[in-house]
Amino acid sequence: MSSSDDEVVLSKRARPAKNSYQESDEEDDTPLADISNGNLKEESGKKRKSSSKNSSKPKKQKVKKEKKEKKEKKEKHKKSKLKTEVKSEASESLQTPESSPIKKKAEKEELKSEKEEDDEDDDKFKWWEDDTYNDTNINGNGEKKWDTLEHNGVIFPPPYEPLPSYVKLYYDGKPVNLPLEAEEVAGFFAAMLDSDHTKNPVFQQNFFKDFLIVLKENGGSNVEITDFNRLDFTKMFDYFVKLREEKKSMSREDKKRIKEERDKFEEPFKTCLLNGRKEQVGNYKVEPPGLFRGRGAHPKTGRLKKRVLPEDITLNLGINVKIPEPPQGHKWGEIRHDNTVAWLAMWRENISDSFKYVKFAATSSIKGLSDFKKFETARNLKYHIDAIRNDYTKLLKDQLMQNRQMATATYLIDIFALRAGGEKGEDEADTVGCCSLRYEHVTLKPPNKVIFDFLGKDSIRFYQEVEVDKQVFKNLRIFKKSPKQPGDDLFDRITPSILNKQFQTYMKGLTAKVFRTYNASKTMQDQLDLIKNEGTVAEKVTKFNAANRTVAILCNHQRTVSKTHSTSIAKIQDRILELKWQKNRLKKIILLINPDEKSKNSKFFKGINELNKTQIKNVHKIVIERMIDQAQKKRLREKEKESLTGTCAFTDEDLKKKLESIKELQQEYAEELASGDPKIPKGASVDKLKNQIENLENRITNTQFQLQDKEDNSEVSLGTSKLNYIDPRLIAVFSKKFEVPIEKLFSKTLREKFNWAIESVDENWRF
DNA sequence: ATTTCGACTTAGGAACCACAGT
DNA sequence: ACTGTGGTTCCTAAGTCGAAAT
Repeated sequence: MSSSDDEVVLSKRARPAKNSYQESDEEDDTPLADISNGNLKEESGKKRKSSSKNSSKPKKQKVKKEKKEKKEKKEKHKKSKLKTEVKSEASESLQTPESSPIKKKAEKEELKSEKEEDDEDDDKFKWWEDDTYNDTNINGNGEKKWDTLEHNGVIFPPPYEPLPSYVKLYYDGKPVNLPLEAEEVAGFFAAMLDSDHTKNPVFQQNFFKDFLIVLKENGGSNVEITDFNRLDFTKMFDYFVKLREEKKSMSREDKKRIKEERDKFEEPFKTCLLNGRKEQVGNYKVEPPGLFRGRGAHPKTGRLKKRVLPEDITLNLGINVKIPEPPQGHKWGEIRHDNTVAWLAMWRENISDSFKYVKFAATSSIKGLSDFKKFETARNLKYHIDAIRNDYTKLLKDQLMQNRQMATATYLIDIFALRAGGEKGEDEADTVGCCSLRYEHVTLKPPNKVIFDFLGKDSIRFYQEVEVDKQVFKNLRIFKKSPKQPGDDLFDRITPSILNKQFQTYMKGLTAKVFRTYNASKTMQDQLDLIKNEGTVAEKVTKFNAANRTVAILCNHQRTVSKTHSTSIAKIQDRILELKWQKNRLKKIILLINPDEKSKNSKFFKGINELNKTQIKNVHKIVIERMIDQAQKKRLREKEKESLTGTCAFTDEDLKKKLESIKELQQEYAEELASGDPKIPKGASVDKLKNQIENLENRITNTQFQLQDKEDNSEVSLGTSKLNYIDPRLIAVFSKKFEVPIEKLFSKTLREKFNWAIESVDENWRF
């Protein structure tokens, strides 16, 4: 969604401003003295004020420049900490995860597990069957993530390919001669001229600023460029479109050959050697340069994302392994041997000055194990959730403001699956989570209705009108009480880190995000429990998807409705109408053949006139148009064949005849519409017709079902919860118990990622 | 105590691909 | 055989959270 869209949404939003109803607090919601602190929080009210007007945000004006120096200092420290300590750390720590990892099959492994010698290399290593992964510290909870690591570095994007000299950027209609570096940047913009990014003024201006910088740095151009709006990228755009098309229309063989060559080249980068075993690497390609596509109203959207050079890259690998060759004429930025981390390479990115990592693939043992641990932690929450809910319910009335806020926030995180919501900077999109909710994001409707309306992660809107616990309602009212006003934090005495610290007192590893995982998986299990083991596989899959959907809705996983959505819905509706028309028409024919049928089974003929004349007329039109269209297309195809082979199965003459017969049919339909009675086709019999009708009825229900599903799914994204939140063992169990092939529930990559779950789980497993 | 950093998970959209329906 | 279409994979942005730095 473009930023201008966001603005629309924002302005549409209800601005609570002043709540009309009067506060009539009873004991429970008397405002609380802030015992906690002697109000060092006084200034919290000013925090974000900004929004638009009166800002003067003094807040975190930290001097950004000094960063560089710090950085350098730190590198030194890092170096020294390497391997020596690893050994010692390794042996201690390790409390082992709560419920012991999958033990099944452990016996069988006994013989070979000793030292886990042989089974490497055959790239089917099953960490979940390996005892050493249960209670040793290989990628354990301690520091050490690996013993040895060897890889071939990373793939860099191809160098810039200059435009042919006849393709230019224009300014005031004049061709501009650009230095290559600037041409590349202009090309980034031109190439995406058909996306809405390039229509966003923030994107345009950010791009333009960086473009001018690059232009100046590289000697400028023949034309003085000062105004973005006088630039014309269309010639460049057209050229890119042409390139795209050429690529698309390449012959099948050429495409295949190119793909094979590429695969061969990439092969060495796709895998690495982790503890002597071959493992997949995830993103082995360095991100190419381009224009930053921030989501939502990101202040930096459109900025130039610079090309990453080998000199920018830090490689991480084992101490005694071969260091991959850097590209010709280049050197690696740094070589590290840090086995406390799980990345192979890293670089600093210039938009927000943060790191990008080359990591293992989701199928790797390292990722698999940490995924497994994530779910075990979430699963462990079931033993504590009652106590936690009990406590926060009580603490909702606590005298200490901080405790009340903590309890209220926990309630929101637990019940509505909100994210923690850390502070964000001025140079990022304004999005919030629980702890960063502001006055204007929550509207209160007595007695206990709350409307949440804010932009969450990825600027996805969270809008819910809900009823909440009485005391939660009272608390929210207190948190909004004057002098608070729009722009102020609701939860001004807590942060995610305070919350998380509290959570840890209940359970090791418990943080705000664990609630999302727990509630998602718990919901999935409950939903799956409701499904009866009956019907076809397809039906069970549909029900499974419906369960998946409730989870996605819980987590607010959305997707923007596709541009073609409404037309494709309309198409399906048309098809349903057409099927109904056919069905009713056949019924009418039955009655024409044998009027007695009606008294025999009046129910059967009940909806026979469900379509009105306009609808029928419309169906007629669609049917006729489609026939004409098909005939003409057929002729076109044959024409081509004719020009090649000289023979032709469908001549212009044939087409003409065909069109005439369609005309006749059209005429018939018109008469039928007037009289209400169709013509009886030759050879029709009541039995045959009934058969056809049954067929149609099936198709109608199927299509209607399909339509419903599509509608329901149009703005819900099921994938995210399946990938990140639903314990895959739940799905594996469902597959087994309900005899639904796992292929119907997990795509190939998901099956690989969750192989540990699929292979280890037994039918009675519960989350 | 608070802020920043570093490493990792979570997220939606674009690009790509396989396949059903004509 | 062709072509939309929907599902899958790729891409990388945007979160979370513990630890280090101040």
